[in-house]
Amino acid sequence: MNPEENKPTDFIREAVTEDLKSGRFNYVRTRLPPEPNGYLHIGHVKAFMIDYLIAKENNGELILRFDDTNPVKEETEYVDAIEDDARWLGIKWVKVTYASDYFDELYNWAVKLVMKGLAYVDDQSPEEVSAKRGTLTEPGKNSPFRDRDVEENLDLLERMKNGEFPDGSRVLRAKIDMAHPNINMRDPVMYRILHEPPHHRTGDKWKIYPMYDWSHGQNDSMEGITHSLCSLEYLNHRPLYEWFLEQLEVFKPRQIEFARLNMNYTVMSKRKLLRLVQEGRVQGWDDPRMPTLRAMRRRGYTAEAILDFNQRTGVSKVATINSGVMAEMALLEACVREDLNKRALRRMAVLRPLKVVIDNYPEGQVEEMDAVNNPEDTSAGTRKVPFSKVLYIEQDDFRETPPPKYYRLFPGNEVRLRYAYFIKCTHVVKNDAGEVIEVHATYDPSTRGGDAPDGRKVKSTIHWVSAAHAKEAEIRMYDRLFTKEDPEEGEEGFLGCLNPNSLTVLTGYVEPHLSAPKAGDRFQFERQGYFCADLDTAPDKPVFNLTVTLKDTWAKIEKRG
RNA sequence: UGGGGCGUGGUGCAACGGCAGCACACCAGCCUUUGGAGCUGUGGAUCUUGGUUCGAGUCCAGGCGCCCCAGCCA
Repeated sequence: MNPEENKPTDFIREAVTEDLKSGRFNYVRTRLPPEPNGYLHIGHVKAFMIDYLIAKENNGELILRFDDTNPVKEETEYVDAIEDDARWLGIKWVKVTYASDYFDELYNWAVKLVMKGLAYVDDQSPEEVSAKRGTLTEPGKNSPFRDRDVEENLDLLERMKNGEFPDGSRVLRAKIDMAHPNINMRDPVMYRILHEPPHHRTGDKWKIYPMYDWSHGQNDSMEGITHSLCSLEYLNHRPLYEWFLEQLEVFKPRQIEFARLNMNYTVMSKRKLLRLVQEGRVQGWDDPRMPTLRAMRRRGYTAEAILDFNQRTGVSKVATINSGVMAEMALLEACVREDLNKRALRRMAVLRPLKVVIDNYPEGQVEEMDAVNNPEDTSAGTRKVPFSKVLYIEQDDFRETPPPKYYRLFPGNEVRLRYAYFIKCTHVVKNDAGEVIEVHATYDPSTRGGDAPDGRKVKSTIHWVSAAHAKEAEIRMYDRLFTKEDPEEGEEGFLGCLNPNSLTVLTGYVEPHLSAPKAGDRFQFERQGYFCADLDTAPDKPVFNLTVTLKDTWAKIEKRG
């Protein structure tokens, strides 16, 4: 295939190409501007990859710049985690910077605007500022302090910086237009006073901190960023972004906005994710049910699958919800399945065990059966799996009275035990409650390996483990965190539709080759799904996380009835 | 409501005035020592009304719908 034809194109890439062609810029430099106030989630991947790939495709550079303008919310802990997650995705940057690196220079730029008569110190209270901003339909009112002279503004700004005034007593505002139809242009705040807490990098040096709008574009300019790519909610801020750079008479990057990525059955807002953690609804930021990269990693997702998902969801300006699109979890799952299908070793594990006794199999005999490690990859080779008289099979693979189209094990039916023998169910043993606790069967010695010399066929192949050789394992089954496609919608809020069954902990039996996994090892448990050894796995107790189930055609048939 | 953005199958993206296509999902079938994987096929979309044009998803005008903005958050 011609790689040229395959190259992804979208309105941003077209604009960048056009800017290079027209000479607006003669190089490409993008920036990744995470705020270190939470962990990265699947929605961030889109912005990260757009910034990274567009720089890369144009032989340009990417700068990782932490947007740390608000010490109240930001912590170093998050900086390290964000870098780690971004590296895991394969993103490379030329350097790491911080908005706080530019606090001095930015302050000088503010002084410049004050001297041009384009910024002023406002002594109004936050409430007054808010009240006079106007509404969507009514213009705002000028502050009584709007026309202070330059000298007074300079003096006051200097004293704000020196910490002479309490929090909230004054702000520096750009002098634009209180009647502007775009509310962002109604004399936006540039600096606010904040004595506490100390900034994670600058400590207590600063008593004033810049607002996003005052910091971001100016930092872009200082770093020579050509394309400042951001999500759709900043569209309304672009006039302000451009106004500052215009008045400052400095290098002007181009801001381009795109739709954010939301996903059904989960939430992306950092505030909401933080609540899930703080209220103990999940066990932490890396709880495998979370949409954070750390959680998905722990759950067994590969970076390749996530990148593939990102590529398949594309780039656009469509905003149907929350300034973006709502992608389907099903697509993400299809991406991991596709990736793991090619690379995961197959193993047999019984999640909900049911004992099977093969009455005509010699007591004490053990055979080593040859099993294929990965039918999609012959280089993965084969392994030996022990077989004996007493086995465990999946409870789901036996029915005393089978429903229509069920062709697994039931009294009188013959099935194949994968890589072993045909067995036929003869009778069952029940407990006092009437539950089947033991299934009895006979095997056909001539079917060793799984084929009958007489050519007879069985409709079903089921997996098993030898009871005497099995290892007990903890298996954590995950389901979607929320029961509604859009948990944010509706009266009761996102906490009102948490899925009570999002985690089910099982004690199952796994084959010997699964008895000592390393955390992070991924396998396909045959006929069930992809699993990943958890961080909690220990030498004496393997722990596995369900990454994603296999497609389950039978479950679909049964559900339909 | 003022301003801005956006409307293509269920979802996400293509089609750059010339036969509306791809992926996932869905449905049917084939195959199968994973009811996995793979393969084949079916159904289903241009918000609406007018206009321009030989020809409109694409251009123009009106309408409708959805998203974003009234933090000293980013």
